Parts: sequence; structure tokens; C-alpha cells
Amino acid sequence: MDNDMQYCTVEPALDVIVGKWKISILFLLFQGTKRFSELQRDIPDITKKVLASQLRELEEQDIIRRVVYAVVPPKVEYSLTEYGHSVKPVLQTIHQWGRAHLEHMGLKKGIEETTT
Amino acid sequence: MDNDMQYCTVEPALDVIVGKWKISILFLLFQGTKRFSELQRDIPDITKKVLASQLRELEEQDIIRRVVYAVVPPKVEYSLTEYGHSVKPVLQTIHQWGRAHLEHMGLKKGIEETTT
DNA sequence: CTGGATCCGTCGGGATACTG
DNA sequence: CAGTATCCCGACGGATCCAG
Repeated sequence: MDNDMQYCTVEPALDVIVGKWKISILFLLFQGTKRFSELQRDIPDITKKVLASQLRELEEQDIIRRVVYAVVPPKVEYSLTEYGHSVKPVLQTIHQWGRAHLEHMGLKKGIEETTT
Repeated sequence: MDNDMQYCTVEPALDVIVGKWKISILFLLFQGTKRFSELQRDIPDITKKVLASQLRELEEQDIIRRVVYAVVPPKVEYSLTEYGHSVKPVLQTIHQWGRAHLEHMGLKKGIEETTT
């Protein structure tokens, strides 16, 4: 990876959003602080292990904050760091283009089918 | 994946840029039309098979165009479609945030180290 | 409740050889 | 030159069980 010195800085950003569930997690946390169990409830198809691992990655990247309460039963809250909020515009940009992309591909498919 | 109806449109966009070499390919094609061999030369660590597969994916997504010349030896040119150019701002947004992210993580690391 | 540990399947990507 | 065909491997994610 030395051929793309000039532009390889795209990739670190991708680490933050690439991961099967990271985007779901981020969107949920954009709404505010969530507990582990809340995230698990709102993302039904994710397992604890994977949720935990994705959260840990985001935490290491300083995108989210993990707060452990010394109570029983345990309580852990996750929230965006101040820095974490800065990914929002990135996600929105991708989101908008993604919508346009879907539409574009839909149109293309429609056109192709009308030619049959 | 029915829990994130509202925001799952982030993912299709990601398909375009996720892939170990897609970003490198896109950046090269932003410069203009390239032949297969040129791409391979400019991305030294990629193999033909992988280059071909990544190109095919981008082509299916209507991001790039593949033009085959009926000459011998064979000649194939790849270029961005008009639509493909629209990913540029997306990449730039990610790129900019990526740079800031690197800097941020660097600072964080520095701070942590000065505390030792 | 919030995880960690373990095992396992899948899939993207890589090495190599072959072809039109 | 521009690929395809095969085989291979490691990383990621999933299922299940265990623990503080």
C-alpha cells in the first residue's frame, strides 16, 4: 500500500463505518445514549459477541464512549464521543448518494427491461 | 436487516467503495481512462484476478465502463461512467474526515504517551 | 445484565497456472 | 494483453456456552 500515498486516507474513515453492524450502531447512538441491551433490542439480528466486538472497535477509534456503572445487575451505557459526532456528515453524504444510487440502479434496470 | 429501514441506504453506497482496491481504482480512473495493464502497473500489489473482479463489480454497479477493442493484442479500457463521477464528492468527504481522523488519533496517542 | 471463550462456516482476497 | 480456472488461507461474523 504505497501506491496510494496521496489518497489512502480514505481508508481509516472506512474502518469506522465498515463492519456489518457499525452503521446501525452509529445511527442508534446518534439518537442518544443507549445501553447494551437497548442496542441489542434495536438490532435484533446481532449477537452479543458481535455487538460487543463492534462496540469495542468503535470505542478504540474514539468514536463512542463506554460508561460502566458499578451496580448490580451491571449497567453499561454507550454514547458518541464529541469526536464521534463528526462522522454524522460523512454518513449523511454516503446516505444521500446511496439513495441516489438505488434510484439510478432502479431506473437502469427499468430501462433494460423495457427493451425486452 | 429490517430494523434499519430508514437508514440502510448507506450500505449500497458502501458496496461501491468497500473492497480492498476499489478506492485505488476509482482514484486512478478519476484521472481519466486507463487500460487494464495500466491499472495493474499503478497498483503493483494487486493480482489480475482480483483487479478483474473488482472492476467487474464496479462495472455492474454502473460506476465504470469497460470498452473492449477488437484488436490483437487485446486492448481493454476502463473509464468512469457519467454516473461514476458522482462518487467523487463522497470519496472526498470520507477522505477529508479520514485525514482529520488520523490527526485526531495521533493527538490522542501523543497525549496518552505524555502521561507516562 | 454485560460480556468473554470457543468452535465453526463463509467469503473476500491471494498464488499460480492456463487461454483466447 | 487481458483475462479465467483452481486451490488456498485468514479474517469476520455467527452459535453456543460460560462468568462476573
